[in-house]
Amino acid sequence: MNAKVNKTKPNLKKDKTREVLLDKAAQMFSRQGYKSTSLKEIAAAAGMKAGSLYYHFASKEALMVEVLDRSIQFISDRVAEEIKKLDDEYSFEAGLKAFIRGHLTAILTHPDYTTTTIRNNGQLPTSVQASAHAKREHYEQQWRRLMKQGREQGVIRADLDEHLLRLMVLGSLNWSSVWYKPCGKSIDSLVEQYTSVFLNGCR
Amino acid sequence: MNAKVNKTKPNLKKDKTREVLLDKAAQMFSRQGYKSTSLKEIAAAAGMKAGSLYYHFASKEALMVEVLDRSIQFISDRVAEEIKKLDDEYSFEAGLKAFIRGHLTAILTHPDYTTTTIRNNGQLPTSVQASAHAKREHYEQQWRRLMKQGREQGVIRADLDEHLLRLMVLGSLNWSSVWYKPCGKSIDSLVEQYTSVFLNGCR
DNA sequence: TACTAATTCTAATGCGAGTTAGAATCTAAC
DNA sequence: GTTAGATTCTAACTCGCATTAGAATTAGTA
Repeated sequence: MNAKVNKTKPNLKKDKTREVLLDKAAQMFSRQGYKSTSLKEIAAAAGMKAGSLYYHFASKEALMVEVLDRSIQFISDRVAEEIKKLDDEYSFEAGLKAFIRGHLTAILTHPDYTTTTIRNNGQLPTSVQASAHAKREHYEQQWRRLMKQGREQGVIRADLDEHLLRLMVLGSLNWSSVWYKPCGKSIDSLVEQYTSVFLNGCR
Repeated sequence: MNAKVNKTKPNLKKDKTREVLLDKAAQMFSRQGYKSTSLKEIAAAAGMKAGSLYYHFASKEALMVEVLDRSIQFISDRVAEEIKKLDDEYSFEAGLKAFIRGHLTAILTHPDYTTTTIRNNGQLPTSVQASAHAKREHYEQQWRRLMKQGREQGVIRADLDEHLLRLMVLGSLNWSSVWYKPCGKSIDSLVEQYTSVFLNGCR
């Protein structure tokens, strides 16, 4: 009857299948889209029946919300990790490269989660969309700060709109999830070219 | 009973509502996605009932196929138009700008059709997807030729992968349909910045 | 006005979806 | 081995969807 014991042990098993469920859901949502994916398919991929999902998630929407949350979290964490490797007073050039490396690595190594975000942007129930918007906004705020730094350091030339520049970079990065196949070029070589083209492009 | 008379006049009316139906369908498909859009909604937007759609289109899939066809056609035509304005022996710089202007104009002035292509990429019935793939392939071939020209003219420096460069440009262009609002910057100013950044970026 | 073809509507069918309640099974502690 | 709780299954229910056949309506022609 010890409360501590009741909380630690049983949660492990439950969390494990939650994890599997989320992974499979992300996989199918990213490939087929939210509406086209049935709970029956997701459950089957995790080795159970559709009704059993409701022991772990309140609804299909709730499941999607968590997938989207994790998706943005993956990217955000990965970028933060790259930034931490830099000095405290890093240059715009180094910062941009870190952002690109983090964003691209997250997108291409967790394609299921991140592609779900990108693909289903705009075609979700509004409640789901609102929940995802806040977190994405926070992440994009970091990109805005980076661009401001580039402007202040004089690396971004005066005639360029830095907001549009941010959208250009994010656009071409995000689009990679549409065509990227792990068998092709290495992520590192992609990072090099993205960084090089955009750095040369903006000064 | 003259066959000619029977063919010319009545088609006008029929084609007119077909047009409306396609427009409304493109609108809803682009906003909500293929699966999330019901024929009832499309029909209602065109002022009729769901069943009546089947007088004009064989199925929901057939309707989507035509929307996708038009979508790619819009872009392809618009780009061809810009190319035609150039000299026969145009430079890579001029060609790139024409491609960017054509692609961007098509995407942003017919957002319904083109966004449908982009958004629903990958979450459609395979038969629909196969049909769209051929036409898109032909259009991308033109981009490949442009890149090859840039390489041969020495504008694209040696260390850059021209295939990846093409994907970068197309990615950032296509992504604009996600965020662009007609009330913001003019399309022309976008064209200037895209061209400038990528031209400086690749040499 | 009457006839004919074109166009739309009505009503029904069948299917698969998300969801739910309660029964069945599994797990672990005593 | 028994018991209690956690986890999954079964079987239903409701709903909206795409699709269809035939009736109803419209519009043009003679």
